[in-house]
Amino acid sequence: MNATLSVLLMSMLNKLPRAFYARDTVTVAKELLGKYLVHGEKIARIVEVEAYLGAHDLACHSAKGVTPRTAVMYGEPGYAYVYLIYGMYYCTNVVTESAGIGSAVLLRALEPIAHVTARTQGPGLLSRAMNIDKQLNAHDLLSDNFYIAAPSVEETFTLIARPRIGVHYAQEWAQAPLRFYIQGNAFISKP
DNA sequence: TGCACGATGAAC
DNA sequence: TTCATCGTGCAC
Repeated sequence: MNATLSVLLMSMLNKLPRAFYARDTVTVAKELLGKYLVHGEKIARIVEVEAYLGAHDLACHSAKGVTPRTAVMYGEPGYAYVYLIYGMYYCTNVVTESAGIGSAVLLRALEPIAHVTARTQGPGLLSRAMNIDKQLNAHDLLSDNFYIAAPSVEETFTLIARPRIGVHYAQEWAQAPLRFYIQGNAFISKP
């Protein structure tokens, strides 16, 4: 993709306002599907997410209360929560609702749109492909170089809800259908 | 100060 | 099923 085309594509994106994130986490999670994640010149479509509801959700990091790590989740909506998992991958989340709740949406899979060549199926791979690491933790998603936007024309799709991945330790919360993805999309992390 | 354990991904 | 690899949270 050449530079002119990139500029044209970027001009067709409408950056999501703070109010988009300052709502019920499940609503935000579902509505993030089909939106475009932009970091520098890299652009990719969000096709799979998971909702983490806050302190009462045992699968959520914020269930441990306010710690140096979870402080971002307990802050204002529309900021990125990026953390290292298994010592080698970063996971990218967006903070939702209002300060004090501790809720966020984990990005689990993306469909490459522009300047993204590495694999994007799974939270660790997509973070690597989009050049997202701990430097971007607590970064404002209403900034100029790192944000989420709505395309001028959104494709329609069927939304699927399933239990979240890798949260077996969370007792009854492990079964809650809080993973959402676009049915039939080729970039979903797990069938 | 030490240690068990991941919101993963890849190899076997 | 096992392993790479390290920050976090909590026990001591």
